[in-house]
Amino acid sequence: MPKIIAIVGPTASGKSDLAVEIARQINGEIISTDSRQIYRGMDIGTGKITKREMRGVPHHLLDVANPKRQFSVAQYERLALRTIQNILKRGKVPILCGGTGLYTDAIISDLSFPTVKPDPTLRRTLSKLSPEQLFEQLQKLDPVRAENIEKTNPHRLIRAIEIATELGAVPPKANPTPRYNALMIGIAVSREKLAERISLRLIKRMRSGMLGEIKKLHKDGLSWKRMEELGLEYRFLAQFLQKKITREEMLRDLDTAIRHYAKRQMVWFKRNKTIKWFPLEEQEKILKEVHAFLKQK
RNA sequence: GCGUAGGUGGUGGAGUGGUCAAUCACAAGAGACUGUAAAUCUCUCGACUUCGGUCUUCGAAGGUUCGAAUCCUUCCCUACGCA
Repeated sequence: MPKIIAIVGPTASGKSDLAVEIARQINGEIISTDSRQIYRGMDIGTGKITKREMRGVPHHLLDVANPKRQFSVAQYERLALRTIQNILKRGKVPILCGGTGLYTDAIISDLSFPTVKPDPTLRRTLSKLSPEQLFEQLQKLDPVRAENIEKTNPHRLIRAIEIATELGAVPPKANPTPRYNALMIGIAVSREKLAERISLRLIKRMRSGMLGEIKKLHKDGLSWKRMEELGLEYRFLAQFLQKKITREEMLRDLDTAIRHYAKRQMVWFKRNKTIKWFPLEEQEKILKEVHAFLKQK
């Protein structure tokens, strides 16, 4: 199995810079595992790395999608696998870096997502229904899946109905099969420290024209509704620009929303016992770990 | 100083004589997740607990009542209005 390195951690933990440093030392190329940085035009709000910050290291899967259209894990998986093949062919080391746990996992292991494509029309129709109604529908279509799905989660219910409509039933969850020999490195930051970094970063982003970025996206045709769907900075700044909330509310609520997000990320990562955690300051140790990993047979 | 409206859990804010440890929202904490994942969803959340319960609360002190967060009196505090 080819070797691959993954840098994970909550938002604002300092992954990007570390990944660049590692890439420079081991002749690597970076693949972003971030579900929002794939979109063009979403730069400041996603904290997308700049050309200058890349320091010559190739970065992949940034700006590969139009934010107007919904992107999916499966699309991401396809693009990423192809990219990794190419990097390996060039004799370089692929380094995954990003905060979307599901995306990272979908590369490292084959999660075998059901092959049913999203059906926008069906989704639009279903989105008008209440969770109870959705659940009833699913029960009729696929009683087995209905048995252990969250009755109150509209997204999941809709997807399950989508799959069941096409396949007759939702296939049982397959065991993930690894595709790569992966070294997973997590950046550990204390809760307090992370909260501080998040707040400072938010102020910085506001100062560097994040509102302008959102205005431009909207001017270029990205609907407020879609913007709010995109979450965090895009959601709250869009609400502010529509005058749904005040500036103070925006700043305060966004700050806590980002912290909540970081918490959810950590819940996801903590499940994965193969991740090796290091404080950001211990770069030397991390690099040692990486070199040792690459030397292994 | 006078008038008015208030003082309930970490916060906002219900409750206005009995079934109130206190609807609800937020914050906080713990989780779920298989083609929307920065999304979506769940649980806990006064104190103590052998997890079945136990105990103490509604600015303070008195009082009325079988019974008060809810009614009365005084005091303290806050907001607005008048001085």
